Amino acid sequence: MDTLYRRWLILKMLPRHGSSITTSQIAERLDTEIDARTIRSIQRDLVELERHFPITFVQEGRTFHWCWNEGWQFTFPVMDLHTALTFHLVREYITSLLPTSSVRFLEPFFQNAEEILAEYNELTLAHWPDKIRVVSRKVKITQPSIMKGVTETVYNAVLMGKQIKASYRKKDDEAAQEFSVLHPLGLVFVEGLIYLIATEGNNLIPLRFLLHRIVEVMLLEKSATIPEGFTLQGYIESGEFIYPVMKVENIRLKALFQRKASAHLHEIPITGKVRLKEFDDDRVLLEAEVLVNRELRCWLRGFGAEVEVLAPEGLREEFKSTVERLKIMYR
Amino acid sequence: MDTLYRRWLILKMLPRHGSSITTSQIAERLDTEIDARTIRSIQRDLVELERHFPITFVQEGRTFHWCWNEGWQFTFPVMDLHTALTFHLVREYITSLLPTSSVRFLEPFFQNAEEILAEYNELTLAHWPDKIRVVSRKVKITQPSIMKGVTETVYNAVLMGKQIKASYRKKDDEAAQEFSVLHPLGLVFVEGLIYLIATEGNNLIPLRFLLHRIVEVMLLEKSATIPEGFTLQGYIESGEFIYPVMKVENIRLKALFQRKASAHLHEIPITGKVRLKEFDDDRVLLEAEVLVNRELRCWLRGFGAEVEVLAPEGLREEFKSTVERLKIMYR
DNA sequence: ACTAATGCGTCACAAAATGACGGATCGATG
DNA sequence: CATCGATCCGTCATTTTGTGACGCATTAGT
Repeated sequence: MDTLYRRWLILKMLPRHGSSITTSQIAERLDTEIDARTIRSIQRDLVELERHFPITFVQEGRTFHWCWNEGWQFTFPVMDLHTALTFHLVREYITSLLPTSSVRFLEPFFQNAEEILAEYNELTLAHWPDKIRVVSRKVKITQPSIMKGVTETVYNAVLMGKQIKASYRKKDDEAAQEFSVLHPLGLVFVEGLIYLIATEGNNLIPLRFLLHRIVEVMLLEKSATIPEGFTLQGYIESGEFIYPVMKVENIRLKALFQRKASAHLHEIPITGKVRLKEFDDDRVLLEAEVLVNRELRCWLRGFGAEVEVLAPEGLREEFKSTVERLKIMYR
Repeated sequence: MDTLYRRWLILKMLPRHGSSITTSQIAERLDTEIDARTIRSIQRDLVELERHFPITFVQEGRTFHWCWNEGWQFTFPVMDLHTALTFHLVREYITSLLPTSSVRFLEPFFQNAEEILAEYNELTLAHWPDKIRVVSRKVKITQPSIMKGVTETVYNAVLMGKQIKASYRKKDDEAAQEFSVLHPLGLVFVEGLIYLIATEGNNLIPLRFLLHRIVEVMLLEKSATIPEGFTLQGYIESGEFIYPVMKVENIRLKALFQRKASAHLHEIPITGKVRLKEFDDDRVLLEAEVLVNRELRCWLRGFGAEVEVLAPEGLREEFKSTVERLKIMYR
């Protein structure tokens, strides 16, 4: 029985397509586990495993480099219908939120899920794709594409704390600019965009780089230096970021909605504490503790004339003046 | 070597905690695969497998019911750092988009990912949680919670095409109403809400039920009847749904943005075909082929006075009249 | 009380895994 | 170009493991 377990461990050690492991590396790592056999046995194991599992090797000189076939993904326990369905839904949502280069890592899981759903479909003739739909409220956006290899390198640099060298296009139509030493500080994900926060050379001011504008990137040997006292959270909150969090304190929002608009409020509270009061004139008063930020403004403005902001006074004034400017604009 | 493969197949057959399989069922299903042994062997296999794998059995009389332990999830190949990181990001995004009862199915995967990330953290002291952040533009929403078991039952009913019996609260504060025969037609996911579309009794008009308002639900034996010609896609598009898709045809949108607002346009095109033209007066003209729907309106209105809609004429008129109404409102 | 289904212990035999050894191949080195 | 080390592969005797058959024990259902 040791044999089965050892082979299981070997399967666990095999990396996915792209990386690889040699027989002697397996032997070495197996020694640290409870279990050990001759290298010969491991060679035999791999040949045997190849018969039943989607694994292959690449021969380099005299050495074999083993890995899983591309795109394969087993899960134990095997995905049941609900899990597969959830993966299907996640895929629908996530492709517009995360860049393709990230979603790619989940592709095998999605494939796996689709297979299970397809199999179920065949078995029962239920044809579920006709029965389940995701409706998105958002304007469909298409993802800017990130150069191959950039995501991996930048991820690695951030995670391992290494310096990088990169060429970066500040605007889509501009020529790329060379940054020979960047110290990565962190990554920020905003609606399908990835920002790399980094300092350049000895300059301590953090800069922002969009990953899809990075033309080329190279991992350097040297470790990155993080400016004293820097935290990513602090940086985001400091308002340096694209959507500055203006004030962190809560305000007491009062807004009057048309009843037809208020359907959404009933169903999606803004935060935990929300009070709704209905009036006879088909309007609904919302009271809530919220953060005033760009998102809130966008959300409220999105209702157009279906909402009237009553309080706080400052926000009402802001909306008033926006209307004034709009009035002039559309005159 | 057949042994390892057979045991692998057995592991594949074991369902996750909640369901279960007996020794004889395994033997039966194993017969359909290429491989067959005595039941005695399978009994021995399971005992052996139990030594190394997180599986257990529940004894019921003389029969053993086997399944995987709760919460366990293996993946082959084992998740690498990038995949684990992607799962981490997906979790951050998805919990506000899908109801908890659905996300629960992915929990083991997320756990798995977190473990790998934690392990990596320990190994390298990189402390990645300080280096990667997801910033959401949206107003934070809290999920309405769905009663335990409701999701599963409704999913099953939809997928297997079975009738259900349910009690439903039309409004949060109202008493529940009994629906003794519902024919499920489909599920629609909208921003963290799940709608069940179903007909009641012999009535052919589809009704909408919010899953989190379903107090109790029971699967019935009888098959559901789907009204002739009904398709979920058609139903959604017909405008019967919460956000009617007003017109399906594309229009040619022209809008003038303030430069500071236009930063977002540069980065997130609305659809494939987008043209941007910059002017000297710090304004940017956007031209694009888009669908006019509620989402587009919300999105445009969200920019407040930072955008002027130029074309099509109809949309411009609409914005004009909205401004008129706002003007009166804030007077 | 009987029967069928299921699990378990044991034993002899069959099948496999193992370690040791030597030969073959290939890249690196000087 | 000879040499060395690393690696893989074939083979064989030995050890370990897996297997089927059989009988007994236990339990649910009739």
